[in-house]
This record gives sequence, structure tokens and C-alpha cells, in this order.
Amino acid sequence: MFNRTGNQIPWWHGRFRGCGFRLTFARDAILNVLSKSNKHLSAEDIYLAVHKIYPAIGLTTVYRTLEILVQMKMVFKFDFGDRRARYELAEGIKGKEHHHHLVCTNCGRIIDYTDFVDKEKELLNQTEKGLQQKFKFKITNHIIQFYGLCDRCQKNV
Amino acid sequence: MFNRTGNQIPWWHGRFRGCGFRLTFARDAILNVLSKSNKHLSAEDIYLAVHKIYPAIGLTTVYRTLEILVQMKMVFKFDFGDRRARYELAEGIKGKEHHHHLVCTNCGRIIDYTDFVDKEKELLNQTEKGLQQKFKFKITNHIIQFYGLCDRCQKNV
DNA sequence: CTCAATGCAAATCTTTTGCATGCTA
DNA sequence: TAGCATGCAAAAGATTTGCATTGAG
Repeated sequence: MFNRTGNQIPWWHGRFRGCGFRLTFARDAILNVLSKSNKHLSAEDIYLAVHKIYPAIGLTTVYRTLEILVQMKMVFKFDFGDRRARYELAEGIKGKEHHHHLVCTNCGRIIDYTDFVDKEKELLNQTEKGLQQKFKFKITNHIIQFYGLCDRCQKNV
Repeated sequence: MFNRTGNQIPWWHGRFRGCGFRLTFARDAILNVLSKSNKHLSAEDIYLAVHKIYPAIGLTTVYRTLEILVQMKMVFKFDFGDRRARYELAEGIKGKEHHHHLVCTNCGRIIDYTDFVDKEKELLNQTEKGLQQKFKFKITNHIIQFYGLCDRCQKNV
């Protein structure tokens, strides 16, 4: 999609329309960063990156925007155990696939993997169904995460 | 096991011997609380409870002791997404079974469940094996957690 | 007797909030 | 133009650290 000056209009512009939230420079810049970056950015990572595009932005706005984006389900919020939240674009957006994370407890490196997720999905669906029945608990999302040592860190221990 | 005054000696006394850590009043009191309480206590919960047994204790000591206990693998540390760590005695200790948690995102209630864990274990073992091979990643532990709404909160929404 | 363990106060660090001002729709 | 959005400064809240003192082994 293109606007009248010939620039491509980012996909998220549409998602802001009619959702009750306004699309501001700050939000546009933040989504730009998120959609270009690889992943697992902390609020500060995002702040620093956005700062280059839009220097007037404050860290507060980054936090507030991320909260909205999580609410809109455009962004996932993760916690890898280092007391700082990480954000990445949700699945289905920009062709992201369902994946999970391996977190190295030594160096903090994070490896995304997409293997085995089908089998996992199957199991999780079963489990969720069973848990909903047994506990009358309405499951909205889940976390699966593996911790350990990456190849480099195994050598250095 | 009993000492010479006829009091039962807590099981953890043995585990402190020869591990390089000293068994102090504070640590004894903290383990008392952990082994009597149900579960998912925050550092402050523990601090308040220990304070009744051993009023001189400081919150700092609670944190430092918990860190040791996690290191000794006597205690698990959890994060249920509310930015405060939770602690509970490790499995295998005091007959605790392998279990996972359902976390209500509305009221914070936590439900332990032991159902489906066999199937989960099977899948996780497979996954871990596969991931170790593929990424040369040595997995040491994992997190599985479900979030959603408990029965009460579903009614009130 | 020695050095690990402790308590207190202060520091850290991430995230949140209050409030006056700016900007989108 | 109306209100949502923003930036700044300050607050909040959990956890950690420095340091002098205490106590376990």
C-alpha cells in the first residue's frame, strides 16, 4: 500500500484506525524499530533506537506505547528472568512464526527455535482443554521456556 | 531423626553439613517457614513469617538465604509476571510432586496442578534432546506456565 | 579465633505516576 | 477544539551492595 507521496504505508497504520488509539510520531517510530529489529528488545533498547529517528521521545512514552501494543496484541512481552521485560512483534505479523526461546543462563543469549512446536502445540491444546475443564480456568496464553548453557558457555565453564 | 533433647531434627540440617554454608538461626527459621507454608511465597512473605519466629532478622538476610537455597537446589524460584519472585521448596523434598502453575491474570490466584505432567514430561524430554542436538544447548531447566482467568474472575468480568 | 553471615542504610535499576503542555483526529 | 498523548521529574517497589559487627564452627 502506498500513500500519495509514493511512500509505502506501514501495515500498522490500518490497525490503529478505529481502535480508539491515536497514531502519533512516537508510536510510528516505535513500530518502525520493532518491525525492523530482530527481536527481544528491552524498553531501553527500543528507546535508544527510537531516539535516533525521533530524538524528542521519552522513555515513558516507550513504556506507555508498548503497553498499548501489548494490549492490541501487536506485540508480545517476555520475561527471560533478568528483571527486564523484552518485547517483540507478535506472531502472524510480518510473517513471524510461532517460536520459543532458549535462554542461556550464563551469557543471556537467546536462541529462537521453531522445531518441535507442532508437537508442543498439540500437547498444550490437550492440556489446556483438560485444565479448563478441571479447574474451570479460562486459559488465555502460556509460557514455555528452556534455560541452560549455550554452546560457547559450555566450553568456558 | 531426633537430637538428644528429644526434638526432631529438621531434614535440612544434614544438607547444610559439608556444603560450605553455615546453618544459622536465620536460615533455620527461613527453612521452617518454607517447609510449613503452602507455597509461592515472596521474599517479603517469608520475611514477615520468619520475623515472628526470629524477630531480629532483616529482609536482606532473607534474600541472601534464598539465593543460597536456590543454589543448593533446595528451593525453586518462580516468576509469575508480577515483578516479584516467588519461592517454594523443590520437588522431591517433603514429598512435593512435580507440578505446574495456572496463574490468574486478574486476581493473581495461583493454582497448582499435577495433571498431564506425565505427558508433558515425555514431550519435554524429546524436545530437550532435540534442542540439545540441534543447538548444542545444554538445557538445565524449563518453565511451563499457563495464564488466564480463574472461575471466580470469569464470572465477575 | 577466623571468616562467613548479618543488619542497617543507602544504592540500583526498571517501571509507573503526576502534572502541565502539545498534538491528533 | 476536545482530549488523548507526551515529556519531565519524581515516586514506587523489588532487590542488591557497602560496611561495621556478630556469631558459627
